[in-house]
Amino acid sequence: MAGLRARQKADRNRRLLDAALHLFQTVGYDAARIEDIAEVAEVSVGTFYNYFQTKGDLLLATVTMEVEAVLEAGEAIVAAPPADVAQALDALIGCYYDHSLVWLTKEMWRTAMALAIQAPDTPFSRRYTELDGRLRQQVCALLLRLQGKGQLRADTDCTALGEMIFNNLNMMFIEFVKDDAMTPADLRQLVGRQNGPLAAMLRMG
Amino acid sequence: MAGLRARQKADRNRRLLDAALHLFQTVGYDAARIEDIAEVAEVSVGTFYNYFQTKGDLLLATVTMEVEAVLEAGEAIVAAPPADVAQALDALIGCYYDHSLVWLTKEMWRTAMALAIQAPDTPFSRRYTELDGRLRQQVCALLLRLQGKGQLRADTDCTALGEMIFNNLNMMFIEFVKDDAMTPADLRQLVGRQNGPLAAMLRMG
DNA sequence: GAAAAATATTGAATGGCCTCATTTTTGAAG
DNA sequence: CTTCAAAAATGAGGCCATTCAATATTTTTC
Repeated sequence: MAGLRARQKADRNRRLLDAALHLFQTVGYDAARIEDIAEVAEVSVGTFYNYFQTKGDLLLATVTMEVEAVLEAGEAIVAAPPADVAQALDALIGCYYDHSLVWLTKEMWRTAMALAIQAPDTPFSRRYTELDGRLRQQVCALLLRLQGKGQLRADTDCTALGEMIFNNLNMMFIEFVKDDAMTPADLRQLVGRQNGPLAAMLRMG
Repeated sequence: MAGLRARQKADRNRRLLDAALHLFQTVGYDAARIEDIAEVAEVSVGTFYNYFQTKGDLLLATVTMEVEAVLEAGEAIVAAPPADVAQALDALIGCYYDHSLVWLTKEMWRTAMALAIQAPDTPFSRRYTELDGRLRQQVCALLLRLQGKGQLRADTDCTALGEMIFNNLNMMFIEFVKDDAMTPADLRQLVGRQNGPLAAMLRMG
């Protein structure tokens, strides 16, 4: 039988996630009421809260998917980065930015970020922060890789500069999701300009 | 007569702000209900909304005060910075961090940041973003000043690096307000470590 | 297979931000 | 001092995320 209860549970979970993602993308996060999501998923409001602690937790699944995908794409670049520092950073960062709106809308990103900041003692926030940390480490890993290949001054503190580069790209990403008119290409160019001078100093010779 | 109406208006406005700040600081932003604030200010809930558009707008007044104070203190440092790049940055950043909890609690900061991100098309967000921009410019101004005094390589792109340094200190400030256990001194030290390697590269000779 | 226990579902009720139709107060004009 | 229009105050009501006591379904036990 494989457990009727377990099957129903998995099924409802999926229906809720599908309904939520669909509504978030079409009518928007704020406009999608729990009641609507529950109705599309053919479940009661109360049942929704047996599956998720808060409305925001529905975002978490999508954010996680998006960031995991981005991290995986980033791995490929860290493994075989362009030789030039500026180009390597641009490749990694561009990969982050270009993948950022596959599943999430800007409104969803804004909500997720706001939740992560506003309620730090929350599973949501802890998970979001953890994903952020993995991205930060990936940037540091890229610098270390370049250093290992002799494309970056040996005396560079890759952790310090990696953190700074990551925090900068992350803050610029916040500006990006705050501005509906800004495209990923715009963002990439702005950050490229900021990284340029630093990359120049980091290069060998 | 000087206008009874105008006097009453100013008076109620002040009472509302005082009541809100007091409650935010004592019971917390979330726990302070509009009804409570209105009651302390001896005003009805409806009247509150004649004076402020949202609960969050009560934060804006305090955030503005805090940031304006910080900007002024920062001016003094930009005007007469320590000779060493690292020390100059540490002085300015320390000034920001040390002043940051005079009027606002970490919870209030978190709420303000969350609101600024979540609803960018809001007077609140626009104002918050503008204050951020002025801080960013001040960091850039410090670099330019140091460069003018010959304490920083002439070929440095002060805008690019200033933005990056600011975005880093701002993101670290977000981590700070997310973590109740972190002190301003902790934060200052962490950012000092991040800035150190960069400062070393920026120094003359 | 019936009864009991465990596990889930349900939707009406709660709490808190914000709105708005109504009432009250102020100030100007006659 | 009335009268009246403009400006402001009021609080009941709407909305929506979340909770919880009652009900229903699945699983286990005998």
